[in-house]
Amino acid sequence: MLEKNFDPAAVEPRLYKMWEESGVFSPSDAKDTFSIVIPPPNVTGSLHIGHALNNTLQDVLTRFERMRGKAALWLPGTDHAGIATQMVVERQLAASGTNVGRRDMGREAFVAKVWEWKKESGGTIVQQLRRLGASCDWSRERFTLDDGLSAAVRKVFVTLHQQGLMYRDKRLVNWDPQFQTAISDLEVEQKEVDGHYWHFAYPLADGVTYDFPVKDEDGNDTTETRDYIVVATTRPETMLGDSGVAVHPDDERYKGLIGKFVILPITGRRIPIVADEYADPSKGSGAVKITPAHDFNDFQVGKRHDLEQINILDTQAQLLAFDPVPAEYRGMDRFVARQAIIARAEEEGWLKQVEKTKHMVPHGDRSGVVIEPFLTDQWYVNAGELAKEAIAAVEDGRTVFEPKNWEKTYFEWMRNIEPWCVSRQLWWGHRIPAWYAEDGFIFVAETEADAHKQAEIHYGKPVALKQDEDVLDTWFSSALWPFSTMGWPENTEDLQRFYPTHTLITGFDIIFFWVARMMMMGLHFTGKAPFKRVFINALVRDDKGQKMSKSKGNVMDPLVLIDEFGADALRFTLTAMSGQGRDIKLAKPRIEGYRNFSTKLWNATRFTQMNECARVEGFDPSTAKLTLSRWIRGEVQKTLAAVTEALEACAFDDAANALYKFIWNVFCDWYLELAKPILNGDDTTAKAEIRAMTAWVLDQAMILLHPVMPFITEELWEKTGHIDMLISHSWPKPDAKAIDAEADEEINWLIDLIGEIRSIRSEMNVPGSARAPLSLSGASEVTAKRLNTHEDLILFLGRLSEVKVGEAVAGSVPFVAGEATAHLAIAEFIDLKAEQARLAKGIADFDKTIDGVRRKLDNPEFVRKAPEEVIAENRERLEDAENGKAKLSAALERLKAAS
RNA sequence: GGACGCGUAGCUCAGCGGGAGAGCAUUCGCUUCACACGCGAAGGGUCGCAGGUUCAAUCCCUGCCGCGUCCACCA
Repeated sequence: MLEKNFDPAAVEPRLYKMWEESGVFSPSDAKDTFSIVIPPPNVTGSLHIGHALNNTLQDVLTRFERMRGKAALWLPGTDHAGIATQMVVERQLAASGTNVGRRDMGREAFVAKVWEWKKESGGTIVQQLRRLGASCDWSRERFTLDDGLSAAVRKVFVTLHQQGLMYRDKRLVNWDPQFQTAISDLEVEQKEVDGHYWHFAYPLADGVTYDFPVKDEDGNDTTETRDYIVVATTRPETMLGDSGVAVHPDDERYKGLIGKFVILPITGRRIPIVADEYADPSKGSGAVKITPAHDFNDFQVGKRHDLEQINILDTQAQLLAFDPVPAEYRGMDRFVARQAIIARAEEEGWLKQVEKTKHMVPHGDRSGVVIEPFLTDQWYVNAGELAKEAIAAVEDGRTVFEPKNWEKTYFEWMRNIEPWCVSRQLWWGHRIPAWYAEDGFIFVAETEADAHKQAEIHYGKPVALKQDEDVLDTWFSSALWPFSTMGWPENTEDLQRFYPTHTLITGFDIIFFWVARMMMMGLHFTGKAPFKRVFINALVRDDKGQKMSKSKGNVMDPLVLIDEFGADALRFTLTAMSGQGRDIKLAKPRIEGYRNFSTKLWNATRFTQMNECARVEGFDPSTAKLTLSRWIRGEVQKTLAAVTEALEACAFDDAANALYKFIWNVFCDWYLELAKPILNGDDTTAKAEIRAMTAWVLDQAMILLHPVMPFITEELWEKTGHIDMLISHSWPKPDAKAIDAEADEEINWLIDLIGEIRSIRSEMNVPGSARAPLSLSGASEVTAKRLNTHEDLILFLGRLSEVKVGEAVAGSVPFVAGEATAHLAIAEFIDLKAEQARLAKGIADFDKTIDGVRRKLDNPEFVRKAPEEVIAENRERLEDAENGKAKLSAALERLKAAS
């Protein structure tokens, strides 16, 4: 006999171990395959609620397809997470108090240290995934920096280089002064901050003056003669790198100044005034300073007018310690320099105005510091070229997004894609396979030996080569994940069987970072889109809709929730709330509710045990005779169809809700209740059938629930005497014939009748112990027969003393039961006034329906244009309502006559 | 500035052309022999606002209001 409650903590580890050791997580050798690659969590990570959602959904699908007999592969692994991991280890070094930093250690020692850290602490998240129940094939676990994946990275890099799609270029990049590395556009976050426009007057060179339109004291238009031009800036310190001033070619105010020069304050540099459409006459003074080396727009303007690119910053965003930075600012931090220059401008009188403003400033997503546009040599991927096929694959449906709206986001970004800067000035990552000769010539090769060979051919003799110091963007190796993890570039069996993968489940926040790039690389290197379907899962927020974050203190730790409610309850909650296209507001009571659901299933099983509902080997539910059996078999079939269809379509919430309703509201609330009189009765044939049937239904429930709640179902499966493992049990075959319309109608009639009886008892405050007789007048033959067949059930569930066909007796309460009128004889509990009110309300309700439906049917347009079945349905409704009203009205008349 | 999404019962959400639904919360009643993490019953909604299409609109279209997210940009 089962305990009263399920104790998840006691069984979860044991069951997981059993599954893992049995080898069921590895795909079978079935021909039909189903594969998913995990979005590799950062090796530094620990399981957060977003992971819990994402991996629950992957596991639900994997378990579902595995049970459907496919060779199901869920391939797990972790990402080396360049900056994040390097940060963790650097922080650890700093905290160690040895005062030995990364640079003191040197590259080799530091990287060794990171590997050491990875070995000790890097496995956290994969253990946590096990607690969630994730049925990943751990024997295939990969790491983005392991040998195979590193080889794939080199191969891709070299191939792209040969194809001219990977190149080195000097352009402005987003520079993170804290990590002292370039980062990609995607790693930049625009944040609104309070700032200022400082208006500076740059004096014109060569004694040039012009008339500038102004208002006089009375507000009239006039002009003043100026020997300077005003520019506005949010970044005064960059003026040291100015190499021009731009005005709009059509701006009348400055037309005469085009081609003239200004003398840049402080440096005294003579720089030209150029005409460029970039200058917006409506903004600021209409004239803009141009700093090509420190602003993306200015860089373009500078190129158009051949302006000098003057870099004034070092890699930490301090002003350079040498020319062209004037002596007094050398080595100064950029923000300190800003204040110093403002102070000087004020002092020297060329600060004309200070305007407060809010503006967007780029920040590094990891470091949080202000990003500096910085002129450096970096490696770039020609993403525009690779994007073409990736766009086409989604356009023609080789890959579909679910929900489909996300395709728009994908297209939007792909169609405006910029070259992808893939080099990073870090140490933890895939070192760029490029070697430099002394004269700067570059040899790109998969191995150092190859590079030397190339160099020897090039120079006609061996030369010294130096490998590129940089590593690749973490997302570069992630982009290869679906095929590199399967052994590419070798043509492995896994690659043949499981690539392309079937479904990718991930968050919308990495559509650009990851999904788009996997599409590009997958198509380019394998010729196939890496997945047939991309399911974008929701974002988990707190119960108030706030994004969870440590700083807000509103994070819900999935491991704590698992401890409290069990992994199944958390999984069911996340699945049930995974409606498409909506964020999830996660609240504890909801998880608690689904924990209660698992307890309900547990106790239903307990009940079947107490009633000796043992499985009968070879029992065929289609041979069951009782209406109740035939009905529940149909309900199982409906649930099977609903769950199967929902899971195929990634409609996870529909699947969960269908299961919940079936198990609780159908199986427990009605089937088991209706079965009780039979189980307690003395009809041994019926009892035997119901016992076998109940065991069968329970099995079906456990099978269907297993993908979402694997632990409790596996445990109950074992406790109910199965010797196989549920995880590898087969999914039932749908069979539409299992739905028995006649049984359906009969049981629904029964449910309605009992519902009415209960409702009236409750309304009339009839104590539970009171047994009353029930009679049905106007009953059809069918109804009379049903009444007879189910007498025991009606007596038991309605708490009645007698059920029969007959006329109303004095002191009875009537209600409508199909074509018949039921009379519940509870004279001693009837409050005449209340009863009159009840009947009046019932009549009013019918009237409302009658009015509404009649209005429709009286409308000739409706009768002419509405579909036949809608008209028929309304006619039926009208008839029912009129019959119902007649019954209650008669009862009301009788009541009035009697009183 | 561009794009996407959301406003339905107190809360969280489902429904998305023909009778307003669920869970939680609330109220009432239950030592009913699986389960109080339970059982039974009840109350509660002008389906954001305004137009339009339609025989029919919570559902489709347009506009507005409110909330959220992403992208781009603002010297």
